[in-house]
Amino acid sequence: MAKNTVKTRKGKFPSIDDVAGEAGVSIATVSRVINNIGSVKERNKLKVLEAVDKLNFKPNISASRLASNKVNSVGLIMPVYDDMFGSFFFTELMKGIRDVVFPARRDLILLYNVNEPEDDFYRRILNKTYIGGLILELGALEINPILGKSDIPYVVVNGTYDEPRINYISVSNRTGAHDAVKYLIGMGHSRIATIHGALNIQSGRERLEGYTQALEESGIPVSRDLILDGNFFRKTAYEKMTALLGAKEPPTAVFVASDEMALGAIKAVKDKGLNVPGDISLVGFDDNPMCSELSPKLTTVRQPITEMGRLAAETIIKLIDKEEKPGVKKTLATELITRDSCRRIP
Amino acid sequence: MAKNTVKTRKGKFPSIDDVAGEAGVSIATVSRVINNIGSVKERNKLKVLEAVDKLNFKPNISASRLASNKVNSVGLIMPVYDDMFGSFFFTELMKGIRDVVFPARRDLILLYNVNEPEDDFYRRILNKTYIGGLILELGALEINPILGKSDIPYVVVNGTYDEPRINYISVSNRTGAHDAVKYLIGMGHSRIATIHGALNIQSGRERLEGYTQALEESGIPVSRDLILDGNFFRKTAYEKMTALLGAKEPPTAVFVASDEMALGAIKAVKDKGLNVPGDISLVGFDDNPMCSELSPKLTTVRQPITEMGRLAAETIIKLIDKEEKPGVKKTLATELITRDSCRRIP
DNA sequence: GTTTATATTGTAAGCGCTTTCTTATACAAT
DNA sequence: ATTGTATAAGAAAGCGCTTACAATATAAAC
Repeated sequence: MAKNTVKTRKGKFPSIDDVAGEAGVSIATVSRVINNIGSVKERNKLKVLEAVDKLNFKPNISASRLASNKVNSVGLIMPVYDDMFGSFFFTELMKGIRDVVFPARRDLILLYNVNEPEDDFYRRILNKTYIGGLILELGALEINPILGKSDIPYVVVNGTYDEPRINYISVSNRTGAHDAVKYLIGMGHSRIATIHGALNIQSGRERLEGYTQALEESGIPVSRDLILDGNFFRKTAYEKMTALLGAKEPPTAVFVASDEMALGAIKAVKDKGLNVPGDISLVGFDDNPMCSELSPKLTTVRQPITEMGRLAAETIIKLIDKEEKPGVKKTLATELITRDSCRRIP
Repeated sequence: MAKNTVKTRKGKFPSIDDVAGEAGVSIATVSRVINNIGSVKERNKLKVLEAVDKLNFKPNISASRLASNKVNSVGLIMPVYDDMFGSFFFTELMKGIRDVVFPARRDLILLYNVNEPEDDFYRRILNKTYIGGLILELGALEINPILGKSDIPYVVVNGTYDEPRINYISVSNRTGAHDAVKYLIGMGHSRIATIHGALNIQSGRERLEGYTQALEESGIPVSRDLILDGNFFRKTAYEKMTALLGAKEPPTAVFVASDEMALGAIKAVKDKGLNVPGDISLVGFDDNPMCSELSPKLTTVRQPITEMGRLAAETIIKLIDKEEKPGVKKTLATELITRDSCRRIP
């Protein structure tokens, strides 16, 4: 144990030994104070805290992890998005995550899979002894089975799963789409088309379901001709919309499954010399900030991405700390934001 | 040392001992093979590699760090941006960083300062024994002096510094702005205004300098009335532009120091019943993807954000590995992207 | 004042790895 | 053969922390 002096080993940070020496207690006591576990007399606790302060001691996390075999860092796995929505979604999600993770003094480790076979990637991640739990955004990917073989908890964002032990935080895509279409119906529309998202992505499927469900509920026949096969890309939406407008009996309204696609759709309308909402009403999905910059301002379904990030972070931390049992399943409500891209039909 | 068997301690990952047992060598040899240092006979190297493979061994990084006192993770510090440009800049930068960091098998640790006094934040970061180097994006902040007291290398992104040991990767804001204004001059404009960015941010100052410099070079007097005090916010740009258009002698062109602000400026023009580029020509800065969605499409100065991220990552890794000496200073070229928001004056 | 239960400390054994120091082996030069 | 010089491998000492476990001090109960 170090002598009772401020001097520490040359060129190094002070260690728990130095603090123990300074405070005149054992390193075990110091550890107890730092981690706030076990019982330590008030007097000693103060002495330790003073010593910590005086030496500006910070525990060596590698040592702590090695000794305790516990970790609390949060890993974040996301697909490599390169489009505009991706960057919007990513930053919004990050806002929520960071506002929980950093105040809780956890580390956030970004884990992108850049060109590595998926299995290898997951094996490598899971063997990182310093990751306590994972937040996953999968996009079109499935949950890799390797995840299940590990003890490391994970929570999936933006997807729902039936398996009882899987944790997820999602958004009511179906209800959101349903509300959007119901709104159009309420405005007097009955010939309502949809440009749906990629159907290999859950949100894409669910938004399409919401669309059909809303029509069926209102007794409006679902027409194949009005269901356009989109993939969340603006370009595709532009093409589909152009085709749709050239059809013999174009719709009076379109529910577009993402704002990114709505951008393409609006452009298609304008390029045809037509007008939104005069000739055609449009509802998007996401509430990308650019929507309120468009003219007309886009009516859209807001999804609480930041809130989803926040909840995902809170959940994974509780799971890491074993304060919550696996099987956390939450679906957040969307909200229809009505702006200027829809008109009432007499 | 473990017996020569596949069995490992219950519920744990295999350790270097297990590999040594399996391969019939000492743990020192295993360590040498894993880290590819020292000399090991080919035969033994193979045996170790086989054992590693068979047991699916992954080294415990905490233990490795504790023992070696070396780290290779990259920390990324960014201010908390909440606006649209922030999210664009952040994701673009991240693309570059991730494409270097992950293939190099480093970890990327996100370090946001959420409500912590700056000094405390940096002290905490620097004491994290598992961070080898930092990439910093400072926005309006200065380099915290605490950084200099540590041995941990760092590279600043999006800012330039004279001090010889500071590493940075930046962008030629001055030249970019200069080119933009020269372009306007070349189109026949001489009454050219600017809405500049926040002057407590380096890029804001430099772009303003580029503007004045270009005018001076062309013998056009710099008029106080044509320099409008912006702050990178769209709203401010809208107000300044509105005021400018109401002036007795409005300019024929405006260099707006960011696309985000250009959005506000365009709106101001439209709201006045005027037209871009008919009544007023506009050049932005950044090449935010939304610029090509606007009508008219915005002429702007593209800055290579992704490239900056890539270089920053490459630099910090070399600095961590001591393959490069401190004092790396790079400034990347911008590029004028001419689109439809400027008209030629006869 | 004992005895017993409880709160408080300290001791010491690791956690899984790196690395120095020794020792053993191999090969070339004499 | 003998010596010298690399090379190759192992033993063992930590790295800085956590955490049984043992030891001691204190408080409560009789």
